[in-house]
Amino acid sequence: MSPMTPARPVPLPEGPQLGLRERKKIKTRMAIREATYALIKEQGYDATTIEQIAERAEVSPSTVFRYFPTKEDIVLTDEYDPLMLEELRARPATESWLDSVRYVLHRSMDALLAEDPEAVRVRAHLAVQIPAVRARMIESMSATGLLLRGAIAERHGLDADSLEVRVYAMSLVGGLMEANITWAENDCQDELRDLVDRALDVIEHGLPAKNT
Amino acid sequence: MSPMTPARPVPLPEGPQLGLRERKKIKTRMAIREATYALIKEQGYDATTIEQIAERAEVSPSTVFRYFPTKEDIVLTDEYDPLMLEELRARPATESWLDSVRYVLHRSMDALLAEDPEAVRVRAHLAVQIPAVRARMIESMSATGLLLRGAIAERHGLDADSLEVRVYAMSLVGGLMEANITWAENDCQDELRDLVDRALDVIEHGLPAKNT
DNA sequence: CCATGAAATGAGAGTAGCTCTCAAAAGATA
DNA sequence: TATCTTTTGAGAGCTACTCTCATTTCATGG
Repeated sequence: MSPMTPARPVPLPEGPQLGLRERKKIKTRMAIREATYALIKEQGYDATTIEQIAERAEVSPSTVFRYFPTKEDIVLTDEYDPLMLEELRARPATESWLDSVRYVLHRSMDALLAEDPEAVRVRAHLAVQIPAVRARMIESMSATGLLLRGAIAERHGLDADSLEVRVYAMSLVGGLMEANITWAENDCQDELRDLVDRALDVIEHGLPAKNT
Repeated sequence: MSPMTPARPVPLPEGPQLGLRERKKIKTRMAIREATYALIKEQGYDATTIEQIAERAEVSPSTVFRYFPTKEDIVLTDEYDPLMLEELRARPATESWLDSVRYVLHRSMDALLAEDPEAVRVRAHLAVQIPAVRARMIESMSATGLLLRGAIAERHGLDADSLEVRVYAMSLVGGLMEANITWAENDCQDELRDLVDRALDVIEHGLPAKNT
């Protein structure tokens, strides 16, 4: 889900049966992303302009905008929600809903952190520090909520467009997002896994009994 | 809370003991807002430029930006979260938490809809149609969540910065927001009050048993 | 009522994200 | 190789937003 799974460069999907054109596109996309991450690391987000990104990626500014609608999207675009959704749907119907969510989240977090932990952290920090990035990230929350609705409705035998399902999806996604932000604010020192588990507990059972 | 209480022009807080300067400032603020609403009604959001707004409000573009940091803020700024927070804190501790929330939300919705129903609807529609506005609105959600955390922590005897309280606040605010969006997508035909009630039920008890 | 200080305003220049158009370049197809 | 399609680059243009500085407008004490 978006709040938990920010973008990463696609691991070059199947090689040879793709035409030269498609392969080039993927390369360009990655080049732009990598240039962006590098520049942000050197100078910060705001100081990094599209022109600089284009230059380092060796494409024209126009091309940058063709690949990414906004500057924030270069950092954030997430292509994995649909995959997670499938995994969710594939979980046995006997499993409790939130357990399914927990399982799938664990799997994707592990995968992401194993593959490119640096990028995950950079993204998390940007989401905390740069309002525009955070805004865009939260926006993608809505999209994630929309996807989730299908799976939730299926599991619970409800209508995906009913207010109840909508509210439930959004409240789930909001809670998970906050866990992610907390993690970033703490400099990614805690185990994201644990934070997510605690978040799911709160969503399932409400607040715990008093203790400091 | 932000998702439910978009901005409205302040009802000219106390008159005479304010200096001429302060009174002028309030007037300018209102003039800018009203010009904006009028222009948006005539031409839509995107077609309305800051220059036009400035012209109709009879101020310079610089002044517009002095009063509102972004174009979206002209439409959305909400000064009422703190008030609702106080009301929340003032509810008896014996009342269940979500009942308090329900009560305060009811009161502010009634007040807002009574005072300027048109503006509330325009804002709701913009939040659905214009990505930038929605983004900004969702952003303010985080701020609202932050405020809420204090009240929640107080009531439940927990730490306001604990992950649990943070997650709970965000999940509450996310759910309420979705109710508001649903309302706007339905052209504000349903009773917002009812939607909010149903949303709170979902947040409290989870999804209802099967029915279509 | 006037002089002095402080705050608000307007004018203008500048930056950068983003859009659009059009012609040139590169890949696909036969 | 020739043709058709897709992708790219160049450049102009728009607008939100920032900064600076001179001017105006209000506040205050004598």
